[in-house]
Amino acid sequence: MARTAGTVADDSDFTPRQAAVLTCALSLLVEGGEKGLTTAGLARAANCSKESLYKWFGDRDGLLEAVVTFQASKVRPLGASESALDAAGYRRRLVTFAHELLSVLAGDVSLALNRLAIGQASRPESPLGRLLVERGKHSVTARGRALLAAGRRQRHLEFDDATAAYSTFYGLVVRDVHLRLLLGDALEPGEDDFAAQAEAAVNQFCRLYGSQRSVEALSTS
Amino acid sequence: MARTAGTVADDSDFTPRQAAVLTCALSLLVEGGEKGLTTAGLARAANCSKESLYKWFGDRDGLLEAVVTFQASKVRPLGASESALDAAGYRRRLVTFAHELLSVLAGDVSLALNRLAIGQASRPESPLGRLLVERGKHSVTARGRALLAAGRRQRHLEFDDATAAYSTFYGLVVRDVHLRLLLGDALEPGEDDFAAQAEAAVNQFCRLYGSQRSVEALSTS
DNA sequence: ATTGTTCCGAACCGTACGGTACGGTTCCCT
DNA sequence: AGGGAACCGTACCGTACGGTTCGGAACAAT
Repeated sequence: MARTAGTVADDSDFTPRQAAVLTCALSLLVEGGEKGLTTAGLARAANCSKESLYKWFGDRDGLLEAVVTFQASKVRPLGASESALDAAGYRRRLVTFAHELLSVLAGDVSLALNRLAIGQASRPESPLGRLLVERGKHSVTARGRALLAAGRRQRHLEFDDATAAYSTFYGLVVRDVHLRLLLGDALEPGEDDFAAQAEAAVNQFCRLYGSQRSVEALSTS
Repeated sequence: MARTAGTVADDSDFTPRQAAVLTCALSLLVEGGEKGLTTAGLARAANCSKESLYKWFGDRDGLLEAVVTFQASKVRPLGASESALDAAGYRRRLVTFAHELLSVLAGDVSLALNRLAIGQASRPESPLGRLLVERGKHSVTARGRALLAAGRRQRHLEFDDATAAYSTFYGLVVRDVHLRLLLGDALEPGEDDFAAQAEAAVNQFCRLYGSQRSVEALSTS
């Protein structure tokens, strides 16, 4: 199933050829949804044979799983600097994070993959949804929680439960935008200005969880 | 397509027989998702013939559309009392609304229908997602906005844009719970206590949008 | 009783897809 | 140069589903 290379892990246990095929599968998935990705169609579009697909990925479910993990492996780049910041600087970090979150969720591949996982949610034996959640969502969630925890450590925020605080943060930022995008609904004018949306959400979040110090700093800035 | 009855509208242009079949289709859809609803399967489960299905609904898309509108026609009952309330009473109304919102979104049929609409979102010619949004989501959204507007009229809340305020309310209440349920993810212990979640969300919402009066009333209660 | 309507049950067709098998080609390794 | 592995392209098979057609049963109207 997976090839063991001499190197530790280049991309994520995928041959360059396989990566190319999976990229092609992703683009097929973006246009046309799940039924847009057929084994024959992928073989034709990627100039490979169905036999290779089945040799590499086992069956169609394996292919879907590979697509998800492949995409998730590319979301790795993160680990932004953990440097100490003043209140305004930390606020800007929050806004940036919120903006990134919205941009990622609104991305084509993210939407396609989420639609795919949701479509597979009916049969519980295929843990595609859980896979997507664990490999994609959890990483950004962990990053967000770490960011909030850092804010608490530096006395910019005050809360007991980091998980609950991040949940509130997520709700304020995302609202029903993700769901409506998943449904194919078009965003209202103004709603697509993610920078402004992120700014407003962080404003509200700081009013809920900001420490006294940070609030003062905000009012004096 | 639709039969015109002497009465204005019993359920919603659906014969009792058709309603029974659609109910059956709904239950088929709940278990098994979209591919769980086949014409042959529905005919077998509902003790009717495929011929009748095609006579009534045209084709499969018509059937799906009928299922959505049929379910939406049952969500009508609402129009809760618009009576004036004191701060604590209005707060309770908010909590009740939030609780209802969570319960509805977590319901089996709601999840199944949303999954269906999301699965159909790839092909834009089938306006199933928009249909679901307009007939289902908009009604509860309108109800929520009206509730918030009433709160402002009675000086319990303060805001400029009712739409934005409701959007915040929705985000605080629902967070990522809906999406995770759609993905088949299980709720953490405590997260499934919708009453407590609604209470907490309304707390936060009032800290953001509550008027001075209502905040005082809350602290003295 | 006869006629007509409605609808069930089942058989049928075409298509599309998942999965497999096979011949031919390229490329690497020895 | 020779051998073998990987791989492409294609043809093929079985199945499942959407959609159509047909015979016959139940039932209402006349």
